[in-house]
Amino acid sequence: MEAAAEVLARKGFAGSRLSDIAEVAEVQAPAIYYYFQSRESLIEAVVMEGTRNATIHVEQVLAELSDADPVTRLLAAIEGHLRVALQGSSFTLASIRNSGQLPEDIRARQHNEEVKYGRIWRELVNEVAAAGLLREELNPAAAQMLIIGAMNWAPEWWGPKVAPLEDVIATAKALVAGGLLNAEKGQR
Amino acid sequence: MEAAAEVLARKGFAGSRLSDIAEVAEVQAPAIYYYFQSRESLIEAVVMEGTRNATIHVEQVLAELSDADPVTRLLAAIEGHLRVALQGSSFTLASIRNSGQLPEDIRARQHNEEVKYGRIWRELVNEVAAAGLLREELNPAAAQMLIIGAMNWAPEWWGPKVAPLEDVIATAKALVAGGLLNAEKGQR
DNA sequence: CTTCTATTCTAAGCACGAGTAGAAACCGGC
DNA sequence: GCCGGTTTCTACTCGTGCTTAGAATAGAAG
Repeated sequence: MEAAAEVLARKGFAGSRLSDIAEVAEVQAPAIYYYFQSRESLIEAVVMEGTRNATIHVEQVLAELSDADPVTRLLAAIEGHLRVALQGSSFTLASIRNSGQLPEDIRARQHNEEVKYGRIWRELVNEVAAAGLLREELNPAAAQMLIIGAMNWAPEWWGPKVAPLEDVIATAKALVAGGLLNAEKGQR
Repeated sequence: MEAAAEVLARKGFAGSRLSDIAEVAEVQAPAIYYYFQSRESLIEAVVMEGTRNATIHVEQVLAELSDADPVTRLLAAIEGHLRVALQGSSFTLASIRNSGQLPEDIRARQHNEEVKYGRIWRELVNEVAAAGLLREELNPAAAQMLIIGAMNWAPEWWGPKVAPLEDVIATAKALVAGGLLNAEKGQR
C-alpha cells in the first residue's frame, strides 16, 4: 500500500500502472493479488487511508487544544493539514491529488470520508462565527473551501527550495487570520 | 480541441481515451490524426491554450485597470482567474487539473506558460508590497501560491448549488484583502 | 526429513487503446 | 457530371496492462 500511495500521488489514478507499484514494492505484479482483489480495491484502500490519516491527524491536534479559543484551533488545524499534506504520508497526498479523478464507485465511498473531514472544518468555522469573529462579507462555506483549497493545492508547487515549510505554514495562518493587506482595506 | 479539453478536464491526462474525445467531437478516433500528429500533441495543444487563455483574460482585466491602485488590480485579477476557471473555457480547466500529471516533455513546455502566468501574479504582489500594503509576516512567494491554489482548487468543489459564483468571488476577494477574522486577530 | 501453509513467482489470456493503411465520402470549381 | 483536394471512415496491427492459473519457494511445526 505504501508503494501504491507513492505511485498514486505521483502519477494519478489512471496513470498508475500495477507494474510500477510492484516495482516500488519490490515484488512482481501478481503478488499484489494475494492481498487485494483488484487494482481498484488497492487504490480505494490507499485513498481511504489517506483521508482518514488527515482526519485523524487534525482531530488529534484539535483534541490537544480542546479548550483553546476558536481562532487558535482553526490556525492549528491549518498547520496540521499542511504538515500532513506536505510532509506526512504519501497516502494523504494520494487522496488529495486523486479525489477528482476516481471512478464513480470508489468516488462515492471516498466522498463519505471527505464529508467527514469537511465537517471538522465546518465545525471550526462555526466556532469562529459563534464567537462573533467571522467577517460578515464572507460566505462561510465558500471561505472554508477556499482555505482547504489553498492547502490542497500546495503539494503542486511546494518544495523545500521554494520556501521553508515553516514559512508556508506561517503565511497560511497569517493569510487566513488577517488577509494579505496591511492597514487600509481596499475592497470594493 | 474543445472535445479534448472537456474530456481532459474531466478524466485527466492518463484517463482521457482518444475514443472518448472522438465521441464528444462526433467523429471517429482516427479523424483526429488528420489534425494532430499524436494524442500527446493534441493534449499539449489543449493545455497550452488553457493557460494562455487564463493569461490573456487576466491581462485584459488588468489592462482595463492599468491606473487603478494595486489592491484593486489584485482583486480584479482574482475575480478574473476565478471566472475563467469556474465558468470559462474548459481549456483552462484542463490545464489546471492536469498540470501535475503531464509527461515530462509536455510538462517542460507547459511550465514556461505557467511561469509566464505566475509572473503576472508576482508583479501584482510586488505592486502591493511597493505600496507598503503587504503585511510583513507573509512570505510573498508562499502567499501568492496559496492564493492561486485556493482558486485552482475551486473547480474541485464548486458548483452552482454550493454557492453562487458571485459569492465565491466576493469571498475570495474579502479573504485575500482582510482574512477571515473580524476585529481581534488571534494569531500566535 | 516431511508436510502444511503462506507467499511469491513464471507464463499465459484477454481486452483495450494508440496509431496506420487505404478506401470512401464530401464539396467547390469547372 | 467530373475532378481535385480535403476530410472522415472502416479495418487492421501492435503493444501494453490487468488478471488468472498453476508451479515454485520459504518457513514453521511435527
